[in-house]
Amino acid sequence: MTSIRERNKELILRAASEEFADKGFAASKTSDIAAKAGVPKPNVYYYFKSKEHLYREVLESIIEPLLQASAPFNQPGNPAEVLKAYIHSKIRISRELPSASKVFASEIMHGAPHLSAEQAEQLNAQAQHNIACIQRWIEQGLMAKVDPHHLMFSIWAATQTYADFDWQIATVTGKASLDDADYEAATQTIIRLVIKGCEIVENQPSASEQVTRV
Amino acid sequence: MTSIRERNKELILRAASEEFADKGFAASKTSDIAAKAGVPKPNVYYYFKSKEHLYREVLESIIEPLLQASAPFNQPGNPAEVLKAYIHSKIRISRELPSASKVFASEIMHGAPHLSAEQAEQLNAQAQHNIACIQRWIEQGLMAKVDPHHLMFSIWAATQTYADFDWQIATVTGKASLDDADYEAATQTIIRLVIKGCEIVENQPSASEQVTRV
DNA sequence: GTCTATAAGCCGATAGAC
DNA sequence: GTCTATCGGCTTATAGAC
Repeated sequence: MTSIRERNKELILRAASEEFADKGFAASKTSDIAAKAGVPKPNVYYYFKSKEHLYREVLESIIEPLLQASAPFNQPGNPAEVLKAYIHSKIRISRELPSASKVFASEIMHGAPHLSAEQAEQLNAQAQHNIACIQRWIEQGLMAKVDPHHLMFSIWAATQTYADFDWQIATVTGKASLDDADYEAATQTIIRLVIKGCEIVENQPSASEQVTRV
Repeated sequence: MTSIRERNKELILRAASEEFADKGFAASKTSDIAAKAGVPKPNVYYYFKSKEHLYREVLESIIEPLLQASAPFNQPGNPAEVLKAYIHSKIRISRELPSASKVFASEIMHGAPHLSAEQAEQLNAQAQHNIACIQRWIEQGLMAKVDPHHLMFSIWAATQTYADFDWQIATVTGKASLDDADYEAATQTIIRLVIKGCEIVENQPSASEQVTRV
């Protein structure tokens, strides 16, 4: 059931997401968020305790998708499969949740002052897991010795940039917004840099099968 | 000669740079900038017309270094040499001008509302030049067919991330700040992804010499 | 649950003494 | 050129009628 309450909260969250992404937390006005959501300003405060609480909910909305993007690392798979699926997921998030992505990026850029310790820990734990996974591939000889930390930083940056720096992308490509083919080209470019850069041989058996053969 | 005027302007600019990088334009208070610079607040207004003028000067201070980083593309050189030098320069900027880099990133993220048309055009023209240069290398068979736009986006993102998302880098690596060896590892990782990802053969003659041989 | 009308406080900017 | 003291506007947040 979609109550009025849920519908209004959703409208306000969506408007807030765009507004915070556009202007940043401090420069965003609750009156503008209310206007964009099509509700009077006091209603924003009726549904959300404060501007900061509203911001926190927007921020929280992106944590789950970000953790989900690492799913390929949590299943057995060979490096090529896992990394390709991961890059796909990250690009998809940049495309489908651009506002929340920007809010997250801005939050991190300013030292994550609103991120709860628990959220930071969840994200960090997943990052450590992914890095350990890459380290294992290197030890198993499935890829070249590429620093796993810096590899992850490059993948994050290269995929996030399509949400965070969309203005730059639009200016340089001369396109107001990217289409399916552009996102596919972006994905394939990043995949290529990673796969060839790490000298990963494709169509190998998955890591778990690999282990049984050792 | 270093007049008191120049010294004070410099102190205020440095403080403003850090403050804007830390909190963003809207959340930064001129009183905090004054305090950080060690001058009374009205002096900030004596040297700079307004908070916005101060911000514009900080922003301007990073434009020249950013354009300079593309110098390798403006001289003859083969792909490996040019791209390596470029990545080196970009990482160096992230390391040596982290605050101004963040201010620039934040500005771009919010659609570059304070960037003058002239500045935007300068940066875009240089980007177009670099992309055309890469396109020529592809046509000359010096590197694989990798979409030049997306290649540039990946290089920008991967190098900028060390300034913009330093909190994330610090959290994941567990180091408060990176040392020489870390920056060297970062640079080499990005260079590797680019050189091998684009299948660039090293130690080839430079592009200009290449032309004479055709 | 909804909205008008207003309070409260913060911050950019400056007047004016030194 | 420097700084104290203060103004004025803007924005968050709420009281209270409907």
